[in-house]
Amino acid sequence: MSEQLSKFQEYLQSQRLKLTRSRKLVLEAAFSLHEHFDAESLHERIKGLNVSLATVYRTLPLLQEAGLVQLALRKDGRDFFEHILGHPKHLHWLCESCQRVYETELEELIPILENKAKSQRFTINTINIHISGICWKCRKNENDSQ
Amino acid sequence: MSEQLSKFQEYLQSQRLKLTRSRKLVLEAAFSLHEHFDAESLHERIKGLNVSLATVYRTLPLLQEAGLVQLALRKDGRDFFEHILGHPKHLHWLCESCQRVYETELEELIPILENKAKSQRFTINTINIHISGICWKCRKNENDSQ
DNA sequence: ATGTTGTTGCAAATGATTCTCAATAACAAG
DNA sequence: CTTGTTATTGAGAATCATTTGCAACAACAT
Repeated sequence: MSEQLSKFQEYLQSQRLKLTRSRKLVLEAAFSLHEHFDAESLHERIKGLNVSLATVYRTLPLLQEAGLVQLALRKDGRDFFEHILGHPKHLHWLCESCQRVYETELEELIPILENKAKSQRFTINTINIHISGICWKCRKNENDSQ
Repeated sequence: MSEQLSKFQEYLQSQRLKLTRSRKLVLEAAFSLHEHFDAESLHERIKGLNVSLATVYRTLPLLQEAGLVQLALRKDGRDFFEHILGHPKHLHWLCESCQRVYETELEELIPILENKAKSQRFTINTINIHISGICWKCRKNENDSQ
C-alpha cells in the first residue's frame, strides 16, 4: 500500500471516518497529477469511475486535514491544490501577464518563519507564499515590442 | 488632495480612464477602513451614497492595478483586501480554529525574496504570505480542556 | 457648450462550491 | 459471513460571491 494511502487511512480512522472506494480514487487522482489541480481536474481524471464531483469536493478537505494535500493558489476564481508527500515546500510565482505559475524552493525562509511563529506561540500547519508580478518571458516581450 | 487620490488619478489618466464620483468614494472607503475589507464592507461603508455593489467590484481591480490596494487573503469564500500606501508589507497568520487573522512584519524576508526574483528575472509586484495553523489562544483552550 | 467615450445602476447571469436526501456501502461485533 | 449502526454517496437543487449586458448618464477634451 502506498505511503499516502496508509497516511490517509490513519487519518480517517482517527476521525472514525471510512475509507471508501470514492475516497481512494480521489486520493489516487491527486497523486497521479504532477501539477496543480482543482476539483474539476481530479474529477476529470477519474471520469467514468462513477465518482461525483460533489464527492471530490467533499474529499478535498479530508486530504488537507490528513496533511496529504494543500491549497496552492487561487486562479480564475478556482482553488488549486498540490499534493505533499515529503516534498519540500515552495514559493509560487504568478505572472500577471501570462498567468503562468512558477515554483521555487523556500527552504531558507523556513527558519525565519518558525522563529516568528515561536515568538507569538503560533503552531504552523501550512505555509503559502505567492508572489505576483511579471515573469522574464513577458518582460522580454514587452521590451521587444517597444 | 490625498496622496492616494492623486496616485489613483495618475493611474486612471495613464489608462485613459475617468476619475468618477463613485470611484473616489470607493477609494475613500478603502482607506477609511483600517482592517481587511471585502467588496461588501466597502459598499456598506458608502451606503446611501448611491454607489452600486457592481461598481465597487469594478473599482477594486483598478485600485489594485494602481498599486493602492492588494488582495490580502481569502476567507469564507470571499476575497479580502488591504490598502497599501507606504505600509510595510506583512505576513498573515490564519488560525484554523478560531478563524482569526494576525499580522506581523515581513521586512527580513524581503531581501531573500528579491534575490530569488533576481535570479529568475521576475519583477515582483506584490508579495502575499499566509501561514495557517493554530494560534496560542486556541492552543491554550485545547490544553485546558484535555 | 458639445460630442465622444467611458461609466453607472440595475437586474439577470455565471460558476464554483455546498447542501439535501433517499439509497447504499463500511465496518464492528457477534 | 450476517447484521445493525452510522457514515457516505450521487444527483440535482441551492448558495452566494463575482461578473456582465444594457440603456441612461457623466467625464472630460476641444
